[in-house]
Amino acid sequence: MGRRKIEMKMVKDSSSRQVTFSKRRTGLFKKGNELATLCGAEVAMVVFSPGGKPFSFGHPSVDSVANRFQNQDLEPNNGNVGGSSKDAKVDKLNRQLIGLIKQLQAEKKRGDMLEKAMKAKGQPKCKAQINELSLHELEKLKGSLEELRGNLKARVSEMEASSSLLLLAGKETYPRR
Amino acid sequence: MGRRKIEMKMVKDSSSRQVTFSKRRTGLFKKGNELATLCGAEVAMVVFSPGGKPFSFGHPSVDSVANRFQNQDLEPNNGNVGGSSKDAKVDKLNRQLIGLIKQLQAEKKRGDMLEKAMKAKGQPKCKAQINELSLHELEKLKGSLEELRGNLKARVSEMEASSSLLLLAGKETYPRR
DNA sequence: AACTATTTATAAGA
DNA sequence: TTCTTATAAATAGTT
Repeated sequence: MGRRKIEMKMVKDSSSRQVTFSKRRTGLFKKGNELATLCGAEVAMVVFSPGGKPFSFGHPSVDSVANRFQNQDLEPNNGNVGGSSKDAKVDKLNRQLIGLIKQLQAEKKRGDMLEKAMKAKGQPKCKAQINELSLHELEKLKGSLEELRGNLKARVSEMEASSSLLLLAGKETYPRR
Repeated sequence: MGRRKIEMKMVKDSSSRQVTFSKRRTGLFKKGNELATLCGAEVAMVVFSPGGKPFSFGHPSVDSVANRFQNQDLEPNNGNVGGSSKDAKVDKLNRQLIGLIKQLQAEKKRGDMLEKAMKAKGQPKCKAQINELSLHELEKLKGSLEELRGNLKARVSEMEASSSLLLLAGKETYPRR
């Protein structure tokens, strides 16, 4: 590309790597913006530079697109009663819950780091306080989540049983979008 | 661009808009991949087509980058004791919690839609069952989250008080990365 | 999906 | 970082 074609391998010199990153990040975000403008698409991009700095672009916003992505087939009901759409939904719910649990784990790790930092600082009392509180709460929350997940599973069985009955009673189909 | 320059406005004809989307999405993801390869950057991209279909690219994965983005200044401790870094951390924690609550709200909305779908189907008993269970659990969870958030706020005050004392006791500085 | 005339992106250099 | 420029890459319109 450009003045010379380059190999598609990691740029060795860290200084030129940083330059390449800056230029290409600019180009990438510009392209993302064009895609959104020309096509009315929603776009979210997050990039970490080789130095670990975060950059992001979003249209309408990173958050809104991320949220839509996470909650994907939450949309209308576009399957039929007895089909696999229900299973898909439950899978999705489960995935969302797993996501929440992951976030909680990340938060817990964060708490550990905070604790470590305080410990290094040499203020044992304060740090202990912080962790007892936060970890306890996090555990509690995680417990709630797991309980919720268990309930969901149970509910799936009920739903499947009900839908079998529905199928016997006669099938209607939902209009597709 | 290309054979002709085009205006940077929404492509009117929906059919060509879809074609443009496909081509440009491919190009965008390719660029993202190149950025990751050349620079060792982490990249996550999510795009919704004009028709609402989701597409994503991630290196190493959308999830890992999203997670890193969400938990940004979770890294080591790179501020000093009495400075604003602690406030920043607490802000971050709070933002994460707000994020969790948002997700829960999204999930609740999803539950509403499921309910609506079941209602349309005309199986009042089954639907009611589903919602009583899920909404109840979600409310409970949300309550836990809000409680956790309250505790965090209280902890912030404690931390601030402690750090004031630390400042008086003498300040050490953590090595910066 | 393939083609190709052009525009756009960008590597190297300043 | 910003600019310049030669050249590679992307792509709009067409088939």
